[in-house]
Amino acid sequence: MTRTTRRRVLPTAEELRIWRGFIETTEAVRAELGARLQAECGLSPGDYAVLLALSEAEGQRLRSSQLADDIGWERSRLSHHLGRMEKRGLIRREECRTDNRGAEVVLTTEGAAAFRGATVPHLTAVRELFVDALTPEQVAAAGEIAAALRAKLG
Amino acid sequence: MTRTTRRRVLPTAEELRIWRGFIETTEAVRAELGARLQAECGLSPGDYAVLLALSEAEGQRLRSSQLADDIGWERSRLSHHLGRMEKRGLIRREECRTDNRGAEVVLTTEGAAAFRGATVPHLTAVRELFVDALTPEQVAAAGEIAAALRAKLG
DNA sequence: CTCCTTTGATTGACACGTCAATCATCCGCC
DNA sequence: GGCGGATGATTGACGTGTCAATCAAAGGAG
Repeated sequence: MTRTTRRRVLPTAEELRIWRGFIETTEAVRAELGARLQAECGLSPGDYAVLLALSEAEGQRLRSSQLADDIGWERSRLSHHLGRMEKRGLIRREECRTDNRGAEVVLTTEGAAAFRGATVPHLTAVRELFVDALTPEQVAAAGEIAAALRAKLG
Repeated sequence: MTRTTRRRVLPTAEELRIWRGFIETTEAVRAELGARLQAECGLSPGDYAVLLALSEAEGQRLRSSQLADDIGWERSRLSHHLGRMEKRGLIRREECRTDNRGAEVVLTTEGAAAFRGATVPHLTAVRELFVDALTPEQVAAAGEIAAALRAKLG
């Protein structure tokens, strides 16, 4: 009775084992991917996300808040990160003509070059560490698991 | 020809979509779990890991480097974290008798209480956000996917 | 016993993330 | 026109993570 009652609330030891392995492994994969990007291209995952969004934008420029939406970041996080990227010359900030409060983030030549140099290595690493590590069925299952977890998160 | 050649190296658009969803979702689950732990118990995931290891240790105390091994952290990371935890009274550092270089990390009464208060809410959240979000088959598949990814990481 | 390397742990500098506060501009409304 | 609340963005404080440098004690080789 105690056992069945507890099972409604707490995971079993086996479920917990799987959970730990799952969450630690996905974290390790993310870390490895980030480390390779950093080592091979000198970019952090955050840099990559920003550069990707800017590369795909009209005129390689975006309003700061639009950029934050595109990559799903809080504005203050983006602001801090842009400060660091600007120091390194990857992006530039310009005043917005149509809204004096606004800022436009512009991809610099350097930033565009850095992104171009990073994309193939990065996608190759994704293929190696994720796609090639799994069977096609497992890749599909991973997609469904993610969808189910997302649904629960709401 | 170009297409088939590229496919050996780069993920397809569909694979990339699944990858992004997968990695972003696991990150979101981790974040949600951490946020709940923080909100309900005032502990970060790092605090929880440290307190768990100390709780399970003989005499609720561990050598610093042993603790780092147990939870898989670098020593400098642990040292910084212990400094913050010590300020909050969750742990205490004592000199080691058998090795004058060494430090022993001791669980305080407060730390033990905080951990006791956190474990059920935390495990409940794991059950809700992971175990209950998935079918039993998906839980098993998650375990296999994690194992396959781990194998590729080496 | 005295070097000299290894080991245990801490520190400082910096990148990254969140939260709350700030500040200027914009815009609806009177 | 001007007031007052929304909006765009930045800032500061602090927790967290990595890397390289530091430093004392331990321990083996001569």
